[in-house]
Amino acid sequence: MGIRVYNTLTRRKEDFRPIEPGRVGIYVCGPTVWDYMHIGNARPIVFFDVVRRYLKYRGLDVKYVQNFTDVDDKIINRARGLGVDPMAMAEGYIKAYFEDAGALGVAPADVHPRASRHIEEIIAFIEDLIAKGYAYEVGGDVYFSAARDKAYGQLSGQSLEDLKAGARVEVDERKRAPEDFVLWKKQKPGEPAWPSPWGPGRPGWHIECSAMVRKHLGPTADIHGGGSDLVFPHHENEAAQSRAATGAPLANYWVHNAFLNIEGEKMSKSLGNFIVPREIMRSYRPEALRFFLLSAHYRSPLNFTEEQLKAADAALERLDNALANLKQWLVVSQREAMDDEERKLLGRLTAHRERFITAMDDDFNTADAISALFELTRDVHATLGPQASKELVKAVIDLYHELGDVLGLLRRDEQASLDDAVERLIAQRQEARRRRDWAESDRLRDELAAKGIILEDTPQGVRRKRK
RNA sequence: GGCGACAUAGCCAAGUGGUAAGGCGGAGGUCUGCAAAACCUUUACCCCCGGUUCGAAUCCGGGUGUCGCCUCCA
Repeated sequence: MGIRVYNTLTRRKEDFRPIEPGRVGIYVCGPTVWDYMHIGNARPIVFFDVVRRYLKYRGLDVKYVQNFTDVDDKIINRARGLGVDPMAMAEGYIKAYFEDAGALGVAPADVHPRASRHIEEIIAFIEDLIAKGYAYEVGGDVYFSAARDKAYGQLSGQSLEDLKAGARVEVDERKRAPEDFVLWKKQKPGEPAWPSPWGPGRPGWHIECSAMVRKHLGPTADIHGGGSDLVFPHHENEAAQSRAATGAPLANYWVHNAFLNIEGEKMSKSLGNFIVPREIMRSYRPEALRFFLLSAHYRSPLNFTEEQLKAADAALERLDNALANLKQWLVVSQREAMDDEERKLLGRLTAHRERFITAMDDDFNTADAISALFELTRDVHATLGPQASKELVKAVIDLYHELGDVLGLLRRDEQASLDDAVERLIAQRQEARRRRDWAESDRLRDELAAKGIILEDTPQGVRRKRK
């Protein structure tokens, strides 16, 4: 059994076979940098980060590309409203993106191409399309003839006729057909622009991805991902362009995540119900948000509520506690080598790992994979204690880290060293406890709690953790 | 109107033919100076109606309901 991936194109789970054995090229549509990322944006960012981690974990050599759309109507309009330079504003939000993504445990992609830095490739791509008869220029704009592409509509499962029937598109007189879409936009006054064979202008939205995939991954990416709202028109159009230009499919596997809603409603600026991770992370650990985002399968809609975020935080804490317990046992244990009973658990560790892998192999079922971590946790607590052998405890800790790393959870940031004042309070409390002065002991514990330090008394000594 | 999802406990969520994983929350218990952590026990007529099958949460048909996309959108 290998990895299986649901392919939007075929609407089926398929065996995952990279073009080149052992190597995978992934392209994910990244943010249009016109504002801070909201938690809806965070879902694909976190999910595809896990896809990447998992494929690496399974021994594949992954090249992960995620673009920034930094030339776009929304950016230009916003910047104009604020009276700032659009490119500078985009730059600022790219910086903010890395802060937010980093906090969520998302590693930078191998390449983060930007539209503004691929103008040359984009122009070449458009020229190619014109030369092949798929695109036409009208007064400084260039359009793609959708009808020229026989497979147009394949990805979104809609025929050109269907699309026309439901069309709510404003008719643009310059287009030859309503379903045509723009590849190059003629400059309007005050807009950023680059010289081109058709005069100054800027790339349309869809073309950048086609050009970047070709440049960074070759004609065909193994996986092309993004939110399900991108299926049409964005990915449909990308696919059409690339087919036309290269004769090859843009991607073999199209992977789309479902939406994240807030309190049962779609998030949108007009409803005013969008939430930004940096706001959430003021009151919750970033890891709790990450856990929440992975707690449902990526193709299921996910409803964000504070209650669920709390539940995610509590669930994650259980895993954290398990790890903390293990680390403490490792310190206090007097025994190195495993006994026979422990060897049985060691065998079960393999089963737990396999359960995790089976879940992830099946179309990246993170929810099921997480449950494997909880089953591991229960097994460990039921079997081991402070008297466990160091050898086994180490093996268990390693497994937590191994599987946690795949999900980007259970990060091993060791406890920040506490300052002297805190250490003194802890020592004072220990002294009070020795005197059986419970009032003073509890007072000191409350005082520390107020500073965000939680103490737990265990038979092996006091343990501290940060709230 | 066209295309497509989804409906499993108080909440969330796996499970695609052999009579229901996991988490949060709740209840009871063990341990502990108290607390915490941990452990044990407990908490499901799988939206409705038909059909296929020895057997259906799972497949098929029909309802009902919720949602997404149909050229800004992760």
